[in-house]
Amino acid sequence: MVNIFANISASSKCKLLKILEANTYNLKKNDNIFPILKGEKTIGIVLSGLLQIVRIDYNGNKTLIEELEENDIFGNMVYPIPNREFNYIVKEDATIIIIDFNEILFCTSEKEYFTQFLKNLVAIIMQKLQAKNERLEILTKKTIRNKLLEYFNTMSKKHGSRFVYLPFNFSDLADYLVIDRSAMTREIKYLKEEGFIEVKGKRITLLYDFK
Amino acid sequence: MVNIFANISASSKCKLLKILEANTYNLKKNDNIFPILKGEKTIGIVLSGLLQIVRIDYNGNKTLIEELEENDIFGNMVYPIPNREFNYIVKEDATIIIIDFNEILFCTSEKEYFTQFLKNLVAIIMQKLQAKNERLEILTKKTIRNKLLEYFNTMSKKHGSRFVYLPFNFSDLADYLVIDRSAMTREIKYLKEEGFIEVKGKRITLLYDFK
DNA sequence: AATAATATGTTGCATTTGCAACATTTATAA
DNA sequence: TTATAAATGTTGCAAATGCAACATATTATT
Repeated sequence: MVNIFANISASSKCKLLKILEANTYNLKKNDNIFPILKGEKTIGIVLSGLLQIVRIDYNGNKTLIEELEENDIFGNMVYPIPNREFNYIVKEDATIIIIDFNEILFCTSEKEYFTQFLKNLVAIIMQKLQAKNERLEILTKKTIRNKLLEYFNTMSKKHGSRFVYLPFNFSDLADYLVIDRSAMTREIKYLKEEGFIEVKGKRITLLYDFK
Repeated sequence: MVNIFANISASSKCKLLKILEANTYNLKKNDNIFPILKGEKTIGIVLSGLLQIVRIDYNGNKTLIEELEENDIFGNMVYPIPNREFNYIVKEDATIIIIDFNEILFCTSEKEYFTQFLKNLVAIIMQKLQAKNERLEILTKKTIRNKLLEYFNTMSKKHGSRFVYLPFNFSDLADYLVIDRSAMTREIKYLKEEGFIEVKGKRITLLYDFK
């Protein structure tokens, strides 16, 4: 993933953060960062560490919305209307910066490092957009089988191989596809029986023509 | 929606398009723009007119993925891996520009209009990202009822009113929510009977506490 | 105004899926 | 190693949903 400060020198980075009135925060594991995200138009950038965005519904059930790693961006511009349902959890000590989005849009600096920052930002958001599109593409499939196959196809195309290595366990995969875990296991069994796939731990082999 | 050329003068716009080696295309209704989108990293910007992105599955069923209006962006960076399933349809005579994405990322111009272009681009992509997130938020709801309520809530919060005006007909709403139309009608009937909503044409009134 | 086309409403029924409950396996910690 | 927790596999059953077929209403076209 692109670094938000790629091709920006350390000294320029300092100036940039000052211009944009960016606030840097060092977060300890289990901190709650919600209070930091005041305005509706703030974006956060993860410089290091690991955060999670989770939703806790009225039943108290947690759902992992997304994991935020180094260089990820987040905030109310990136996630919908702020409400109590969303929580940001610090999983590993992290450093983040918070910027008022309007500071970016209305910044009149013509310094090279500001332009570079914008280009980096564009690249990062584009990547995020693509990831969202992939997930949407999957979720617009109606059956469990089609969701699974769409997921496998995407992964397989991405790496240009008929071997798909799951980046998470089957429980989390079910969450990602928004389907019941046991129903998913059942469908995977059928796919195996019908000779579509082969499963060995987290490695799935596509036996059909996946191109 | 933000105009990609907002705060850029006509003459600067010309120079900008030259610098980025942008190609302008005037499209007639029913043109197929697929051949224009050669590279994997090109983005298109709709200057005027109306396009549709549709998927045609192996059964020949069309699904509307998105409508692209003035100032919308599209392209393989914005939509997943290019494959035969996607089609771009020109619904109304349109003017679009196509830019190689790398021309943007590696452009070294420090002109004010280039910086402004980047800022506009950031704003547009952010908006798109938010729209995607909203849809994802809806599609991660498991039942028809919850999808509907999530949709109504989002719309209602967006306009700060308990009245929701559907931007499309019920058929298309069902498509958007990825549910069967008749099943949706049934659920809406239940919601009416249980006193959650009131429906009058395309105006839906939320009778519960939607805050 | 008459006709055609499209959108909406309704219902029975088959299928899919979620849910719950439990067995078994694998990973983690004491 | 043993104990404990977490992940995975299995199954019956109820509930939700899609599908098909049709009726009615609304909108567009001639």
